[in-house]
Amino acid sequence: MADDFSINHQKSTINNPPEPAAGPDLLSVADRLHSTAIHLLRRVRKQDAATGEGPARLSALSVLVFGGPKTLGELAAAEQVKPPTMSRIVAGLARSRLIEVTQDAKDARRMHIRATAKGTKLLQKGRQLRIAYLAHQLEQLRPQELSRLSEAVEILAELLQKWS
Amino acid sequence: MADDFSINHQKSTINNPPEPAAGPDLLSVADRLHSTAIHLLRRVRKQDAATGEGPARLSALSVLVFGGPKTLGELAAAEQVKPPTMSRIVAGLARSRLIEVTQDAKDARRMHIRATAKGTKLLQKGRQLRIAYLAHQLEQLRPQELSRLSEAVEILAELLQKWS
DNA sequence: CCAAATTAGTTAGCATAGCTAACTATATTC
DNA sequence: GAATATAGTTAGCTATGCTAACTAATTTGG
Repeated sequence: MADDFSINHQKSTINNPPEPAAGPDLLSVADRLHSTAIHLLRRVRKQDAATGEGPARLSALSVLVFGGPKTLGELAAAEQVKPPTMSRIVAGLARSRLIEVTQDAKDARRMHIRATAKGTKLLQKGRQLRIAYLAHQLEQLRPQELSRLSEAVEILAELLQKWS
Repeated sequence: MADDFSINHQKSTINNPPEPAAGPDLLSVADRLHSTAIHLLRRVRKQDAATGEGPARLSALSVLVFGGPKTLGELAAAEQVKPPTMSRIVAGLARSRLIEVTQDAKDARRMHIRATAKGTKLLQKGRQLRIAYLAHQLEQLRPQELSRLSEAVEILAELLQKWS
């Protein structure tokens, strides 16, 4: 979050379809997809602020809540962040009593990090806010549109899992 | 993100459909949509780093390139950021010669900010990298899936425009 | 069995990005 | 012309990301 990303404020005019009538071309779908994802998250983002924790912390906490206890290195890998960054995020979460850190019995270098009840509760609260907001906006869609959107999200989610 | 957001690492188990057989329920679509958007952008994000400018700068530059010259206040509003934040972003872009700042002839308080040729070129380069990456990944979809995804993205983009 | 290499995490220090509060300078209003 | 409003900046805080250099613990290999 600080994260944000560059935006394309138009439909793709550069890179036009090489084959005109062969359905949507890859490049413009990619372009629109990117732009749309950015704008979607920008809206949703503000709901998360209500939890009082920053986005990186909420995200790490979420990994712990839904994925179970992890070592610092595992958490860093899951969040695609370097260890020093995760070290600080973990310190912040621990200070707020949202996680609990214990030593590994076998390997004194390792730490086990788990969400506390307080952490789980906070995360759920944030999720409720965010999802409620999104769901409220989606209410404006016609049933058929919602159905199509749902289908597409699943297609995309499945595709994402296949990427490295 | 620095940016980033909390993730839901499961399908919606809380808030199950109130009406079982009436198509996808709002809450789980909202949940999956959010999670998918996050993961999508996490992947794409790294491509942008190749430009050498941070995400906030690229995004502001993009507004200038595609939306034409703006005052600082307009830029801040477009980016949903406070003026002091935009002030620093503009300073950074100007230092890299990606934008050009001139005074308003009528009102000495105002500034006009426009992208330079260098700025436009940099942005296009970043866009090429990012979109090429995405498009490459989308190639793995079957034509029908791509078509559905495209449709859904347009539905969503239209919906987003209606939000405040 | 001990020295070297590897692994886990931390510390220090840098840059970006967000904010609020307080400021300067210019325009507008009364 | 004095009070007010508007446009941006400055100062200072927090959070997030990084790399480089460090400590401590474990593993490996001779």
